Amino acid sequence: DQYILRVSPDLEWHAACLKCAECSQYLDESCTCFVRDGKTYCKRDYISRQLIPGDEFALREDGLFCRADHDVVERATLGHGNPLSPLHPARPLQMAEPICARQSALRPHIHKQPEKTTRVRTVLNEKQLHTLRTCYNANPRPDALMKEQLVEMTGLSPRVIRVWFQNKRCKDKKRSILMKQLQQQQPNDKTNIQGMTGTPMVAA
Amino acid sequence: DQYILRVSPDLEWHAACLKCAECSQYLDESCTCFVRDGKTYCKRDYISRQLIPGDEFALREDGLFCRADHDVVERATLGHGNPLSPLHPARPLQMAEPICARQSALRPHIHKQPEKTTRVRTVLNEKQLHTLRTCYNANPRPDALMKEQLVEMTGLSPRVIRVWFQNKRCKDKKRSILMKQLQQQQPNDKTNIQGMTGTPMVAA
DNA sequence: GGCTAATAAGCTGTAAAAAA
DNA sequence: TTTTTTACAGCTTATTAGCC
Repeated sequence: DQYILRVSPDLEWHAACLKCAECSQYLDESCTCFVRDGKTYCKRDYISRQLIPGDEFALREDGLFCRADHDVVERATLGHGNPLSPLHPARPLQMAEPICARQSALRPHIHKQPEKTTRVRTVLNEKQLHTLRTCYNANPRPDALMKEQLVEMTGLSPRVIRVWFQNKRCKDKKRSILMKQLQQQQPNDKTNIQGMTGTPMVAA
Repeated sequence: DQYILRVSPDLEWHAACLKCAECSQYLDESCTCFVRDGKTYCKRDYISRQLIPGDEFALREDGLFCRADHDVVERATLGHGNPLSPLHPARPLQMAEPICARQSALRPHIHKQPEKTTRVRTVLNEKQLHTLRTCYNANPRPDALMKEQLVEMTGLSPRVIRVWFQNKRCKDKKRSILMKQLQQQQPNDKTNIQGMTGTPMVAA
């Protein structure tokens, strides 16, 4: 999908390209995007870069979260009774730009920062593939809960999981159709058929 | 100032009108606005309404914050090492709408009534479906107490339970009518009828 | 170049909403 | 409540494009 995320009035991103520079999680309108030195961060990593261990920080009465040097890091979203203290007077705000709306689909856009329109291709490692294949062999059509567990086990996104199963089913189906055709044509030539399957595992 | 805040694609607010229904603080693009039952909340109050004391809640590895019943409350913005635990598998996301950009100044506005086009579709997993079907077969019209038990067993909301039974009864009725029609046309061809049950529903 | 992850178009089943 | 309508999650299939 071709959503556009407006990070600031003059900076727009492809939804598929806007990630945290630290943890690579995708950023969307459900979270806040912080910008610093041309890089984008999720709040967690932005803050962790801001806060030096040993720093004092505080939740001010007006609900702003500060460092010892009094820069405001973020509007506090912590609950009442948060133990952070003491209260500091703060210097002028330096809020990073929050992320903005999904404007519209299919709007032409250019990344004004790292010039890349390349498609992101996930490379699955052996362990992840093994997990997915094992699950697939047991059940090629896992329900949402099952997929959710796979997300946790593999560390992949739900989308990647879904697409992998889609492709796998399709691939398997094609292969089994091809196999049938070959068997009909040459019902006795097993060598040929084995040579055909570059990969094992036919299932179904 | 006449800023417009877009809470969701179809919901815009005067900046001067958009406050948390609980604590009355103004909400703007520096924070996340949550919508529920037509009211707007700041994150703190939205969460505090969601979390019942004694609930278990958790920060999942993928950065989503969950309740014991596995509803995702928000994308977690808590720091690493947060003591919340344990990790839960989560049901499909039900993210509240985040607040979005200051669109432009001096735009005419009307407060549209919230939650117009954002329909959240629950996806039931196999276990939940099994529970519901078993109950349905025993009694397609469960009373309130029965439904209450289903709520506990499935972790679904009462509303979802009710709607599921409504739809299921209707679906079954349609199917049985169709079956009768088919039987009248071909009173002796049982094979055909059995084959029919697997095929899609009438639609129009 | 082969394999396959990602995208996209079109379709299906059904949860949710609206109407009756 | 029942019935109809709407909208969305996830499917299939074909195509495109990134790594090895």
